[in-house]
Amino acid sequence: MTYNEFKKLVNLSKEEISGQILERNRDSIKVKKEKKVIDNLIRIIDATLAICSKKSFQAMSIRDLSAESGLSRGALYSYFTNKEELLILIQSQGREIAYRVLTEQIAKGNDPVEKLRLAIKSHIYLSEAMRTWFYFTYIEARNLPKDEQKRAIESELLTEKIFIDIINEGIKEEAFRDVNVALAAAVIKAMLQDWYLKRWKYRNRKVSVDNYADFVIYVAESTLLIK
Amino acid sequence: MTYNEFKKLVNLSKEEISGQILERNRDSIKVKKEKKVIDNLIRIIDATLAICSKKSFQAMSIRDLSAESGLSRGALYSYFTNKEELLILIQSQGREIAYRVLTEQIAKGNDPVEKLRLAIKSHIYLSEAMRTWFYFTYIEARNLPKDEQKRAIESELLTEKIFIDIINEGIKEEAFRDVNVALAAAVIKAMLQDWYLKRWKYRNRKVSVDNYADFVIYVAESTLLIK
DNA sequence: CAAGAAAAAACGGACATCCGTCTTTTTTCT
DNA sequence: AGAAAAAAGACGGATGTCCGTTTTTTCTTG
Repeated sequence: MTYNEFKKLVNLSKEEISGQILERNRDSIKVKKEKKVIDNLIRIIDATLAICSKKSFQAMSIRDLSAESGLSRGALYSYFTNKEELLILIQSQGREIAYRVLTEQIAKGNDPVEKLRLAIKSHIYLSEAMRTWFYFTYIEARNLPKDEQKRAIESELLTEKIFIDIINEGIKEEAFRDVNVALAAAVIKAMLQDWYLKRWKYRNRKVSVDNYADFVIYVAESTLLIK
Repeated sequence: MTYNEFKKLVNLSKEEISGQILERNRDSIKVKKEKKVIDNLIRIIDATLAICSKKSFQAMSIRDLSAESGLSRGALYSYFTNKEELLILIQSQGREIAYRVLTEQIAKGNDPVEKLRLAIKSHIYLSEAMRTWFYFTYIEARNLPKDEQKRAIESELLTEKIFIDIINEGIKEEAFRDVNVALAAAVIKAMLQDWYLKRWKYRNRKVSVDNYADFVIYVAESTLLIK
């Protein structure tokens, strides 16, 4: 699987994502026409992610968001009840999509070696397709209120659990060496995250997403496969 | 080398660090008595790092800092000209220490394999000894003004260059496989950073700093050493 | 050593500005 | 025309910074 194949495979239209947000937040969204809501949610989220790739969410004012999205401050407050809820809304939706796509993809693998490759590729490709979203989710997690922060941590551990399970399975089937599983999963995750956290670096060096994914797989397999 | 040995080896007293800050910023510090400056710089930096481990630098108000440090708002402004300069001050000093300690340690290695181990251990041990400092430097880098941001990026690339050089040397001496050097250095760096970015995770799992360093070395050597 | 003067450092009120949010008014769409 | 949506404006509160004043420390002089 290459990145282009992945993109065709996984449909991640903005309309669909905003539709899901509407479903989950009907109560707090005051505008009734569904088409309007979806259009404006897209504008709001696009604007938020664009601004927050340059400065922090805290530093982004509602006035900034108004200017970037083209909606007035008053109008914005028809789509979320307060600024913090906007943060939570984007974060929780981001986590939801990531987990869903990841589990869907890995289910296609037949053995641990194939599953590990699929998991690595899916994660990197997904973070590439939703670059700004992933960056935002990671970098702004610490500004969430306590209970949402807890959910973010659970989500991080859940993703890691996927790798832990694959590696354990591989050890049981004697395809992988008997390494410290939790640590192996943790460092693989660290490598995956580097792709969207240090995007500027890889762009400058002209490292393609396929190059990067292949290299992470190489490192993981060098560490895990029976010699 | 273990973490405890490293800590004894590298003297990182707060007084020394604050003394260096004073040297580099004499112009903007209005207080004259050296002892006073050093004492209060320690209080200010400790307070800043403590607050910013819980919320962002932006979210920390000068009033917060005043309460935590025990200095009045007016007094604080005798040690920096504005809030942004305080951020720059801590960041640039953090980078300076990190680079100095790292290069000092690696110079002790005799061959690429030994140097690589030393570089990995030094980096992880240093980030452990200066945990809050490293976290702050990483997480708040994006809130720096443009020109300081550039310096932070240069510093990141400089650290990575250390690993690139070691790996290149290893390949030339036929101790390492002929891998993509830049990518190998990048993913090693990603693993190193995970130690201080996800400190809570490793603490919960009771992974010691020595455990972690050994595992990263294991991954790096599995990837690089000739089979 | 003591005591008063001078210098240094710390304090904290004041101010302009900006921000999130709420309310009221205007515009748009059916 | 009437309901829905957007825009505009107002408001209270918080923030960074300045600066006149007070407190602490250091120096000087007997």
